[in-house]
Amino acid sequence: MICMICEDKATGLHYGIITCEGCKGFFKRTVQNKRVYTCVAEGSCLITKQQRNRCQYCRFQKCLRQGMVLAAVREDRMPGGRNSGAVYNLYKVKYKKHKKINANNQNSTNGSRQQQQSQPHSIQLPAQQQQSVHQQSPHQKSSIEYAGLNTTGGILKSALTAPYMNSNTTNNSSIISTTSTTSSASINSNHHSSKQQTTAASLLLDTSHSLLSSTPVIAKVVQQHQQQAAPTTHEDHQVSPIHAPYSILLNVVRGERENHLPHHRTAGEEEECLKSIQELIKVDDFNECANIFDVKAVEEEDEDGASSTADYHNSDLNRSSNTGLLTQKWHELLVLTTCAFNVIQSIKREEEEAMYRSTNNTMNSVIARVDSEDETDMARGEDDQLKKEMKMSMLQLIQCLDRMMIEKKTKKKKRKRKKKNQHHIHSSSSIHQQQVVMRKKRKRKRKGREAILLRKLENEAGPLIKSLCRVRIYFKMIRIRIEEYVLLKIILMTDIEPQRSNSRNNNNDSEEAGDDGSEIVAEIHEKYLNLLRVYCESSRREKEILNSIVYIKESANLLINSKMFYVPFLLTANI
Amino acid sequence: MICMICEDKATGLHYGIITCEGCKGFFKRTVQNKRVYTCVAEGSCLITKQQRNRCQYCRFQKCLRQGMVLAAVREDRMPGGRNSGAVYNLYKVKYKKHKKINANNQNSTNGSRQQQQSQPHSIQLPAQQQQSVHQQSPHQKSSIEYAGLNTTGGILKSALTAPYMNSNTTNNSSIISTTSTTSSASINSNHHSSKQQTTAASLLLDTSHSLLSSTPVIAKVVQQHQQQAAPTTHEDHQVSPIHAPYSILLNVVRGERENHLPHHRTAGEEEECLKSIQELIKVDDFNECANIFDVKAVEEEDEDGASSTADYHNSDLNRSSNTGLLTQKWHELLVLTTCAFNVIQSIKREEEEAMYRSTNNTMNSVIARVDSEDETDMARGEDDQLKKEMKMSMLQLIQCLDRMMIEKKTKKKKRKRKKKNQHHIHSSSSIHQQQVVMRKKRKRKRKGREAILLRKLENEAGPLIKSLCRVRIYFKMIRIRIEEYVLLKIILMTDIEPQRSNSRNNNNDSEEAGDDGSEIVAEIHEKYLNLLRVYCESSRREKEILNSIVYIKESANLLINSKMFYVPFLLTANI
DNA sequence: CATGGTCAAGGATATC
DNA sequence: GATATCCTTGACCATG
Repeated sequence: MICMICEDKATGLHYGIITCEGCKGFFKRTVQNKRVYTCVAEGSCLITKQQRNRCQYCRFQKCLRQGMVLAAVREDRMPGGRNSGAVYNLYKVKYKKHKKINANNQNSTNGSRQQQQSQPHSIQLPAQQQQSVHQQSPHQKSSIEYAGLNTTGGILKSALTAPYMNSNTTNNSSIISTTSTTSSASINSNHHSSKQQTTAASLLLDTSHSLLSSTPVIAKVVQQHQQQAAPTTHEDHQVSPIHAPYSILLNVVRGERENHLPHHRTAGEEEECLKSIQELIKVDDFNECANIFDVKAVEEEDEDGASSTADYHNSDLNRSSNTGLLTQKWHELLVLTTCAFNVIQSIKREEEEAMYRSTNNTMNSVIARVDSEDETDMARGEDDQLKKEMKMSMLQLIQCLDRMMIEKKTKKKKRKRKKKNQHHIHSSSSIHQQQVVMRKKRKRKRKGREAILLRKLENEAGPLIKSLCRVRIYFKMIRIRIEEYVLLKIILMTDIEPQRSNSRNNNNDSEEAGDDGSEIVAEIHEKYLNLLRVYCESSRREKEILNSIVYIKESANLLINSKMFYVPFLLTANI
Repeated sequence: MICMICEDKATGLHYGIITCEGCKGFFKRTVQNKRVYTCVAEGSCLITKQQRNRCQYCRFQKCLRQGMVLAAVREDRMPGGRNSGAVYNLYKVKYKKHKKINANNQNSTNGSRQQQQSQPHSIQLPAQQQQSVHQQSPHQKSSIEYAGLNTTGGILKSALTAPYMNSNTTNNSSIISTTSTTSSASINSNHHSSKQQTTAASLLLDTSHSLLSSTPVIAKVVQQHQQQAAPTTHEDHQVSPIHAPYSILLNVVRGERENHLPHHRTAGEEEECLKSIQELIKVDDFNECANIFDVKAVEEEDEDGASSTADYHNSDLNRSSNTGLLTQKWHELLVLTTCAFNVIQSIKREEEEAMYRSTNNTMNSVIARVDSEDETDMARGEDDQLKKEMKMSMLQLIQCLDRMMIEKKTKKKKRKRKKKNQHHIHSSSSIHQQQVVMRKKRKRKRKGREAILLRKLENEAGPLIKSLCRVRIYFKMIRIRIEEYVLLKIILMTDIEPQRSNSRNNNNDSEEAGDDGSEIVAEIHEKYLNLLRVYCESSRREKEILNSIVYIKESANLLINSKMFYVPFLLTANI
């Protein structure tokens, strides 16, 4: 094992990466004592075993760049124990990654150089860059990601492994093209040294503008980071311009890290947590779901492409041929948002009704009943509940489609059909054909028509609806709260893996590979995982919440393949 | 649940008490690696969650003091499985204890302080001492002990609860006076910090000199400890003089613990066990009982008070007015030794006879018959057997007394009477009056005299003899072996409870209270309980052996009150 | 569910 | 004073 910082003999995983004791201690001291370093040179000093003590600034920079996790340095200084939850699993994945690399490179230590030779466009890099390439070569990366995905058991696996798993064969340009179609994206044409560095962070910023109802939440998160960065930046005297943006974001995360201890909660901390969540809820346009996803919005989707964000970005994503590196995530968030909206609304209604019609008696019994439900109960009554939910959902869907057709029959028939064809160009028997069938049979008896449509729906979209219903049932079962939902949204959103290793077609920009700020996203991810933990209080509840990610991802995958992105909208629609 | 060591969040029962994961691991490592710690302060460091890693010595001390069971750390390192037998029952008691304390302190967390206020002689102690008082306050202690005694069903209850239960109202000074009368006791006048610390250990050492036939066994045990301590002590660089003796004993106990596994026996281990037992038997002057307790010895008791250990220590103990906290134990050991001697001798004779007059046939049948007997059989035929045994015992006693009188009538009449008066100054109708009666009637017909003496004996010493006979019958029934006897002896001897909480009259020395080495005795106790378990192989047998303690204690209590300490001797005497 | 094991945290301390 | 080695620690996990 070789230290990822200085190539000294490594002693294991430390703060997220394989390092030696020296770099481990250096990182610990730096973070514990909040040390701030400066580079007397250009901030690109070579870090080797011999030279590692020459420049603290560059050593720490390399620590961060290689992925050492600030949050892993404990605020309470309590020794022992294991990192719980996300951080720990993340470590595991990285460790597997490392072991896999070792296994692959068992025979030849010059593997990286051999690969370099096979890349005619690459130039000779300095030592640490070579190492960087060595550790993140494209082929290794993908195989490792899958290995981690397949072998790492546990609830969090889908939250911690690559969300872009079905886009490994595509290249970076598609992301860039996707983000560049959005309003705020203009980073790509900037100066050489900083553009790749900020790619991932920009990605987050960009997607926060392009992603549906999650937009305000994510934007707020990033905004908070930037606001908090400003006052703390003055502490960094003489930060070189080259590293300024990077340092700001890093400082931010570091500063925010102080708000929550990984282990033991204090009253003040809980208050802070609740405050943060309330702020997120405030900025989350959750209630706008009803309006945005209303049937009326769907009706008007052809009239004004730009005004409907949903359709706008849909078509945007569709233009990038559904293989773009954020499509999956978008669908995931879509599933989460619609399902959670539906469930939280119904829970709210239910509680209001209970409140209205009775005293505490029934209320308590309802809560007690629901609280007593858990996974085992779910497994028992799952089938019945799922069937019931599916039938209800499909009926609702049919009603919704029906109503849509009735109201639209007089106007924009052709445009709509054309649009639908554009969307579902590859599906042999798509929903819009169902709609045709539906319209054909509209004058028959209502009962018979519904039954037929039900069968058709079940045949074509059965798995998808089933999966979506499963998400909804799960949310209902665990009685997800809006606070949990907003946290989950950010956790799901920031649940990404660095993509720099996929840059097979990269040109000279690959010099800066491994420095795209994806650590920041990962740290935000961890931060909100922590917030969730603090909010949940019990680890059981936390796991319940995070468990939903499995169902969400499953649904999102089906949704992507079935190309029926509007189904969730319709399921949420106010009919 | 709060950790009983550091008040951190507890995760359950660990090694006998409710602890956190940290203290659990600390205890495990300490025992597994045979670590020896020293305190740089006075050995009274406060152990809290924040400070628990500051002083390993005091942390481990608190672990032992709070009742963590060394034997629960498995030598074979086999994980999993449930604790069975004695250790498990011990847990139960301690768990009840804990729950009881919680129940008692439910209303006020300041219960200990309130109790302190009710003790006019107590001085204000530092925080950690207050805590110590809190956890071991006299009232709680006694009620808890009794609660454990009353509620914990099972055979081991008397072996696991306070052997000094009828001495809770006395104070420490009586123990000290008892031990200080023995030859080796000069600890009491030593320097301030170590005297209380070593009290219990010294007690063991002292009593090993003062206690009858158990002397060699106990002495050997302690000696073994010291011998084993010597070679290992050099590893403890810079053990402070204050803690040296303590450390030695701890090393010893810990070192010896290696010989036996609590759960899974190996052939080698059993061999080790047998070896240890054989060594104990070798040093136990069991066969000397016959000589020491011989009539001749009794005859000569007035001639040389110092040469007869039995009488010497008897008078010694009697001088401490029978309330001394080792009197009970002494009587217990007396009952055990004499009864076991009697039974084992008779069994030996019986077996030799059986061996002599027959082949394997009868031998096996005898053994089979005896083995099939258990508690239920005892209950059934108890009365008949007991009556028979009592009559035989009393006849023997009379014969013995008779013979004594005959052989002594010509010499030392006065001295003997004087001595007896000195011993039994408070008894209105003592045995020596019987002896007078006996002598008066010696010239009458043998039959008639015996009958009268029998009635007299039954009236005055009936309950005692009955109880002693019960012990003997029990030992006969379970066919106690000498191996089991020597183990039982040590178990009974070391079956003590820390007495510091009773020190209501303590002066400033109470600062050192809670560090008197009684843990060491408890550890030896557990160690030999383990040895017994290993030897017995079946838990049924183990329970049979330990069950005898109930009868022994009952007899000892009667013996103490009747002041007929020599009755057991005479019952064992070779007539 | 109470054992033992794991292994990345923090701490102590000789070394630079 | 910073560094780096070695050791202790403890939350989590596997086990029976």
